[in-house]
Amino acid sequence: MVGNTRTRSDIKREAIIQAATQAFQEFGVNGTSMDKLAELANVSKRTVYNHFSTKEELVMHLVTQQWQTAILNINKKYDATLGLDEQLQDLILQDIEFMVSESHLDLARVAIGHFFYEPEKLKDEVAQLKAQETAMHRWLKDAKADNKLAFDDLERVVDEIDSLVKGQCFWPQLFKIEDTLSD
Amino acid sequence: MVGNTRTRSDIKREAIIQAATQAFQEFGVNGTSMDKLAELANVSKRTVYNHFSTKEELVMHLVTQQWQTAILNINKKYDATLGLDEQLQDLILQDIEFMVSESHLDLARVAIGHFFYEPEKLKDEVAQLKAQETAMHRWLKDAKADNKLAFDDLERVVDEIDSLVKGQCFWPQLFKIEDTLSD
DNA sequence: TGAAAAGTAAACTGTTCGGTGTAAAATGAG
DNA sequence: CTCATTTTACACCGAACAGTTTACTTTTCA
Repeated sequence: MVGNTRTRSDIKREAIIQAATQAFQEFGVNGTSMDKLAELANVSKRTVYNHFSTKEELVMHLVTQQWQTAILNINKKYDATLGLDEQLQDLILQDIEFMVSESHLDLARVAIGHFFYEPEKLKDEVAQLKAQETAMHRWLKDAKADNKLAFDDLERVVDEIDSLVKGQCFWPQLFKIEDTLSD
Repeated sequence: MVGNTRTRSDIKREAIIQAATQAFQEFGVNGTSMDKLAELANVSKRTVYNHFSTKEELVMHLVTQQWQTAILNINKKYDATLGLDEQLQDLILQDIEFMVSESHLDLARVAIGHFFYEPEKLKDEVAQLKAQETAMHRWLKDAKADNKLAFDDLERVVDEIDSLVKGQCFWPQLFKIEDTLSD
């Protein structure tokens, strides 16, 4: 069995969400009219409005929903028995992989494109994103507790690593200035 | 005499550009209708279209024009008689000051907001922006030639410094997540 | 001074788009 | 089978907006 979705209503809802996700990523929120969206979802426009009373509501649903599921990706724990370099490299690599994944970039593009002139809402969303980045926090803290690393300001170290990663792997990709990576 | 602008035509043109700059920064390109713009400029809508036959043309004019004038800002040269640290700090500080200036941020916001779903055009513009960043290039090259600094890959060093600066001073400001700075 | 160039106000065109109303048809639970 | 819920098709509304047309006035400059 592929679809666990029960009622017809749920199936339609799923189709709407799926189509919206794809369309928003491809054309942007403003570039996707509700008529177009309904057509892509093989659903009547009225049905879209039965599930989401407003375009804004649909957008917010998508962004928060995807954000949350995406967050469950990074997990490495500090391990006193392994080499520092190796572990850090692993951690950063995982970070990069997540950062650079199409789904993350697509999502980020949708969110940023949509919230560009609504900084208040964006701020709230970013607060949630920050929660995901604490894998690095935890690792650094554990390594310091283990007396294998020394630094004063945890936040700053995290921010600096983050800047290096994002500067190379996130922002340029976000704007499609450069393509994929290897390294 | 305040205005050196000669003909009435030039005055009107100036008013249009001035109003557009401000309005685009404040409301975004999509948030600024040509009617609104004309009113802000105290100019008839038709006059706007006499000077810029299309909204797109006006946007492009603004972006490229401001970009070019903004580029003339960073100038420090390497000086063998001064301390390395001090010079580098100066250079980076100047970089930051430029990066963080309201005019640069406003411009970047307009450009990115406008080009968000037209990566091709954005790419072209970014190429021009890159030209501005060579002050750091030159300084590093001169310092290396003077045997005061050692590194293999110039591009990478520049990129890393750039990432650190932008990660702290540019991207967060761009999205108005954080406010001004001091340090 | 007089004709060309530029500006103006206002109505208008054409289109896109978010959202609604409605009546008929499909679906599903009891 | 039946009744309530959903879906559908489609017409419609109203607003926004890029760009045009027109009829008229002002500025420029030769």
